Parts: sequence; C-alpha cells; structure tokens
Amino acid sequence: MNASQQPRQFSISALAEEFDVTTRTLRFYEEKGLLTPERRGRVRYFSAADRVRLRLILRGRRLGLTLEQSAEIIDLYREPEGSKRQLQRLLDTLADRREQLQRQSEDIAQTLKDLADVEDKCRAAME
Amino acid sequence: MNASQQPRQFSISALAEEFDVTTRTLRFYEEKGLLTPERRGRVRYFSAADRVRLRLILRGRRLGLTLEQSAEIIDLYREPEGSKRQLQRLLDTLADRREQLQRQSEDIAQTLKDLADVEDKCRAAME
DNA sequence: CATTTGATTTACGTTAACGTTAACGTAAGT
DNA sequence: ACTTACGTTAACGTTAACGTAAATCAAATG
Repeated sequence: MNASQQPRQFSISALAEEFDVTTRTLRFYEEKGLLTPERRGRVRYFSAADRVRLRLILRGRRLGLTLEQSAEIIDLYREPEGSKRQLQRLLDTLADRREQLQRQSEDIAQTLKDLADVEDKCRAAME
Repeated sequence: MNASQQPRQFSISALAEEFDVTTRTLRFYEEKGLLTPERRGRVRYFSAADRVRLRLILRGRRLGLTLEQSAEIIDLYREPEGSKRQLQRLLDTLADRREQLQRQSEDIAQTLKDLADVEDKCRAAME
C-alpha cells in the first residue's frame, strides 16, 4: 500500500548505474553545482529533482553542449521572474540556441543522406 | 573567358576566413592528417578536395564528433573496394552512427519543445 | 571480530583541440 | 629602405570533463 511508484531518494551508485555514468561523474557534477544532493552525515542522497537535472545534463552532453551550457539551459526552466531586461536577454539566448539546434538538425539530415549513399555503394560492392 | 567558377587553390588565410576558423586550426588539421595541402617551398596550397574535407570536418564538429571520428567518416566516402569482411564492418559502423544521429535528433526535438515552453512562460511574464 | 562492501575526500593525471608566443622569411606597396 | 601583411616552424600553455590512485570510514556480513 505504501509502495511509491518512484523512489524519492537515490544513492550515488543507484543513480550512476541507471544512467550509465560513474560515481566520479556525479560527484564532479555536484562539485560544479549541477547537482545538489542532500547530505546525511557525509553520504549523498540524490532527489528526484536531481535525477531530472541529470537527465537534462546528459541530453545536453549528447548534443555536444558543455556542462556550463547545460547548466545555463536548465536554469532557464525555473526562471520564476526577472526584469524585463533579463527576460529579453533570455529570449535572445533561446533564439540563439534554437538556431544552433536547427543547424545541427540539418547537419544530421545531410550526414544521414551521405551515409546512405556510402551504404548503397558498399552493398553494391558486395553483390 | 578563362574565369573559372571555383578556384582550384586556396591560401591558408583564404580558407580560414571562408570557414571562420583560425590558420592555426588548419595547420593543426594538416598535422592530424585531415588535410593534405600541396607545398610550394614551405607555403601551403589547399585544393578543392581539401576544402570539401574541411566542410565535412566542421560539420562533424558541430555534431560533437571528435576529429578522429570525422576522419573515420570521411574515409568511408572514398572506400573504393575492400574485402567482404571489411565491408561488413563498414556497414556495422554506419548502423552505429545512424543510431547515434537519430537519438541526437530526438534529443534536439525534445530540447526545442522544452525551449518553446520556456519561451512561452517568458513572454507571458513580460505581458 | 575480521572482513568485505560501498561510501567518502584529496589530489594528481589525462586527452582533445586548439591558443599563444617566439623568432623568423618573403613579397608588395610607398 | 621601411612598413605592413601574410606566411612559416617549434614548442609551451590552456580548458573541459572526467580517470585514477591513495587513504579513510561505516555498515553489514560471514
């Protein structure tokens, strides 16, 4: 009856295993302020929020972003208020990122096309 | 009448400027064997083929590939023959790369969605 | 109780992809 | 002849993102 669908706390090794990273990586991310696990004694306990952040960090990593860039983007998600000036700056940042991602998307499409050509030639050569 | 559409030779600075990289970068790529400019005396002259390769390298770079990975892919494009075994290995490599690119593509789509949400909230906050 | 297991901190090491500096040659324009 | 612009080699420096090793500690287990 009290079985919660998702654990609220994660040990460092559990989280590491789930996302296929090392514990060193998680400690490093904490050191950089990207994750903020609770401490009981000296032991870390990661929250569900940390888990979400980790997911975003790793996605950013796959996209070739630096940790700093990932951190910046993640921070955007909880921007509660901010001056008009700050919000405008935020919108500019978003526009930049969007542009970059779209070019990246085109790059992928082009690369996939190129790879398909190579594959064709390869299959042909095999008869 | 003798105006060729595309120059056959490029100086290092011309190429650097066109692709917005430093000359240091081009020399570094040569050092890594990614570009192979002709030498007249000590001066480098890049061919149209070098230019194409550079374009591919930079595309790989935008996709977060290492130079080694880019080199590997570029080499695939001129694979003239090869044993059946090599061709099969090549096909495997292509499949891997395809998978990676597709996940990256999904990441981009998801990120663009997320950014759109942030943008909405941002605009709302500005009234 | 001795040991294994998993956690911790500290700190030096590593790799990729250039940046930067030094010290110099060459060719064009004034 | 002088400056300016562009080229060269050689080699040390830098940053990001962890890897790795050493020493320690705490809980659980045989």
